[in-house]
Amino acid sequence: MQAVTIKTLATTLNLSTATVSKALSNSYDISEETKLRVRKLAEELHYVPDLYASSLRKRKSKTIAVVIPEVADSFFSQAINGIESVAREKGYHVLIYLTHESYEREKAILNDFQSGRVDGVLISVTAETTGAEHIRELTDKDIPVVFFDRICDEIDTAKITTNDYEGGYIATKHLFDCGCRNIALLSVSDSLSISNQRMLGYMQALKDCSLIFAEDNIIHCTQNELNNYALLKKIMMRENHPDGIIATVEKLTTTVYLACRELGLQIPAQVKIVSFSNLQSAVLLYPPLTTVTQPAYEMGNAAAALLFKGLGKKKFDYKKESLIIPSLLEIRSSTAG
Amino acid sequence: MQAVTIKTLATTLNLSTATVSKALSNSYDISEETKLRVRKLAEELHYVPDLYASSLRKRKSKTIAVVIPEVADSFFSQAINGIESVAREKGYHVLIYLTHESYEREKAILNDFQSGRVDGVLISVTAETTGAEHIRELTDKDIPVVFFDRICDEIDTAKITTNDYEGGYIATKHLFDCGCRNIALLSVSDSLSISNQRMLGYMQALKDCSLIFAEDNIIHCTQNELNNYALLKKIMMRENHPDGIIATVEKLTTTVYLACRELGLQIPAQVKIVSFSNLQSAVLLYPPLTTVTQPAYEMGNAAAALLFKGLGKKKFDYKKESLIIPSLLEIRSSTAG
DNA sequence: ATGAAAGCGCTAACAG
DNA sequence: CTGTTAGCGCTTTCAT
Repeated sequence: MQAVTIKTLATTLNLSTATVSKALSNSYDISEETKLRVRKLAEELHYVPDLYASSLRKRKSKTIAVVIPEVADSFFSQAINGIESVAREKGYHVLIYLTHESYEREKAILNDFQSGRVDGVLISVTAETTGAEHIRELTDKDIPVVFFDRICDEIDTAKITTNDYEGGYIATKHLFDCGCRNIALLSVSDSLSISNQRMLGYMQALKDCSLIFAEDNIIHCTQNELNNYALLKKIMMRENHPDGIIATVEKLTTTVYLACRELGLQIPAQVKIVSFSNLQSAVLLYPPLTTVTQPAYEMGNAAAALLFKGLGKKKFDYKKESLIIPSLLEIRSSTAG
Repeated sequence: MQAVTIKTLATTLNLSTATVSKALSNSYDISEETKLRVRKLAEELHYVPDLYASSLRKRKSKTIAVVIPEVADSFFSQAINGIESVAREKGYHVLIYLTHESYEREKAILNDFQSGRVDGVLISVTAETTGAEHIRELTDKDIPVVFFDRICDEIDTAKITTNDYEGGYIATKHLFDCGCRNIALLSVSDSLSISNQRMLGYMQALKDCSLIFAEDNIIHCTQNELNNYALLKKIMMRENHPDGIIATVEKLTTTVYLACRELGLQIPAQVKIVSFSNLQSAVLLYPPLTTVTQPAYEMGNAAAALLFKGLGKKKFDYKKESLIIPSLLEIRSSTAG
């Protein structure tokens, strides 16, 4: 079966391909009558324009890339939801790339975009991303990049974040108010923007509460779940174990809960726990988990909307459009006084 | 800044674009020496081939589409993980489309693929999909379609599923073994393949356990969470309320748990619950949830691998490559005897 | 082993 | 208002 192209339409209607093309794009200098004839036939023959021909010619693809560490994570899956919904509305297509927290992989993925494969990029960097050259190479080629959640400070472009500093502060303050005096923070990276901000908020709160900051209350977790589990158990077995724990990423929640359960430590009686998490099931956990809930959907939505806003314009100053959408502390039993 | 194309390479190396193109694709009739020179320069200049030009010429795009109802669902997000990992390995790109369980949306999305935008499609249909014309239009144009999880019987192509019938059977049998004699099934659709299979398994198990099938023990839930919540509460307030519940989709778990909690019904003492679910946090719920866990990652992986296997070949009989990957009953406290 | 030329399907400039 | 022409960047005969 031969595909139906503009040429098919043109010849059967005794028009030139140019006219058909213009008619389809609803150009002003085509008569209404012709437009109707063209559209009618196109409809009948199920004409669908060839995206690749059109992209090659117009040098844009109506496609954006979303680059994230994981998809099986409620923050990112909700964010994708937000992104897809705007994309659909604007007629854009969404390519998905997972870095699995690998910097190398992130670089390889972004390198692909140099070809003009996508009109823009939404990215949340890995926990291992230390440089920003791979991103600068894109912005240098005028491929717009919008960060969401996990950003790179070095790059001067739009960033959609949540108030991580305040989140860290509030979580800590909340634990203090519930009676904790020995609060640990679980971190996954030293380079990650969100980790740092949350930690800074934590430290400030400690200070404001006149608590002493102890270096070994910052627990450096890794990507390896078993290691984290062992590490946590070791820490919780100390006679002076923390009486409050802040998990700065969602995936550590399970680990903490299980470690405490294994050791017979009661939550919240002996340890209270707050997680930065978007788990829908937080309320169903035992005990229900106090969370700092990020506006995941909204962040994805805002990032995509911003990207598209700029894609229309000739010159658009992305830097000026950064946005901070606040998180919400949702208090549940895991921190009950 | 001007993009670096094959022409750039050709002129600086005093070669023709044809030679460069062949060198880059490692053609047999180019000398090793030339290949090396070309590759070296390409590397230096960060040459990335223009996907659109190449796709237009070759009539294939190294891109596949994944069409699913939701992404904020652990089954689908794990499946995407499985898909992306094969895609990456094979050098394919992954476009993501969410139907949000809307048949209309699904049709609109698939219609777009007629243009040859993607080389193949992986799909899990909506709960509302009743026809299959939109899918047949693709297969008729030789755009391969592989179903995973939620299939359409009408279309004769590859299908990667799990043993839903057995899942329904085993879940029911398990509840019976735990003492339940009045088992309800929560369903979201009558047309959905997985719902039907699970229900058939349920009915067979009832029969084998000499339990009477009661029409009103099939609870028809909707996409509206509040309605479901109200419906469940109404049912659980009946004096003869079910003593066992099977949730055939993950999202109903929260609803059931909350409804029981609200009514003060003890799980598992007064009601036992099994969910078809891939929730990582099942073990952390209160009480820990017995699940029929689907091999989500593996199914995505298998579906993608199969698609790619066929994309290489001239003639490939997708129908013959269907695969059923078994689910696993994971027994936890929500069904404790 | 290399190159010239044609063309994938579409759109933009320019004529008429 | 419509048509002619050229070309986006790449691949593929077919010559040489």
